[in-house]
Amino acid sequence: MVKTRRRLSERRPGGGRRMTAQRRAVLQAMSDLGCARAAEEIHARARRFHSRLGLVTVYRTLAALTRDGLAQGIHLGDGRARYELTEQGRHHHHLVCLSCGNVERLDGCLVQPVQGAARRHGFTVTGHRLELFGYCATCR
Amino acid sequence: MVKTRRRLSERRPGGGRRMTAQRRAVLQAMSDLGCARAAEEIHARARRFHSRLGLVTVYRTLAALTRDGLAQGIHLGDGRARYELTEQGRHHHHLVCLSCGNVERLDGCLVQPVQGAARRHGFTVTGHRLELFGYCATCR
DNA sequence: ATTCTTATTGAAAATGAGTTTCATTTCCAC
DNA sequence: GTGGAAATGAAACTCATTTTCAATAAGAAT
Repeated sequence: MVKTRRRLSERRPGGGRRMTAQRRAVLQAMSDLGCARAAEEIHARARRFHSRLGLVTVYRTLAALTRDGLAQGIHLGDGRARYELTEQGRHHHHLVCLSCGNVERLDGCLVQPVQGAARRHGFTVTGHRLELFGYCATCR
Repeated sequence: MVKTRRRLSERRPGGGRRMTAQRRAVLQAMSDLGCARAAEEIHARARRFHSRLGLVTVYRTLAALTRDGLAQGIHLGDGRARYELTEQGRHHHHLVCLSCGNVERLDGCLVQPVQGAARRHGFTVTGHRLELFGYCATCR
């Protein structure tokens, strides 16, 4: 991800974090929901575990998890970011249906050759994001 | 007297659109600036050719060009979309520097094998977007 | 356990990219 | 030319996400 909108007290990953009931609720919700969910969805689900949880806290928790490398945001261009937990070693991409907007996951990574091309440009690749757009089996 | 004017519904790429000084300015600006520019940048540049051009008109023109397939928006997750003209047959990806935020273009497309994997999922791929994040030659 | 420090929280207000409204202007088919 | 649809600019609006700020609560130190 490119730089977030503005400064926010730089904190070192994992340092000085407190495990609160709210954070547990957000983590549980994300784990239950799986891949690529909007903040509102995560909020609604997390309220099952902590009914007074505010949406603001969900956003803050998502930001903290992202900073610590435990979650990532996916930006498809519809104005609402999707978030998911980063499962180490389970790298995947997304199949975005242009008809129903549903997001399926596509396991595995076939982007290695592209990374080679980037290196030849003098660019050090640390990550990538691939989204495939089209029509899912039901919408087709 | 029966009107034989073209209706909105039968609009096709490039057809039924009026070529105004404002649109010419936006097109010229996008052509000059090249790949992946923010609406504000395009606006500033286009004002060289049409000083009273409003930012709203830039957004509307970008939307029209996108609808007609002449331009596309790129969403990197920093809250500001980038826009570029789609040069037919010149498909490319983007190298996004995490340090300076600069976007370089990477010509060619090496995503074919991934598309095959998607088809095996019953998904009809009509397009994709690949962004590689890392550090450019100067920032590294 | 009680106190202390400071991260975390929720509510409300702010932000900012992008969109809509509306009165006015301009293009262009006739 | 002329008339009506399309395009324009300014201002108001939308809405996801952020910031502010006073109150709360983790977790370390006592």
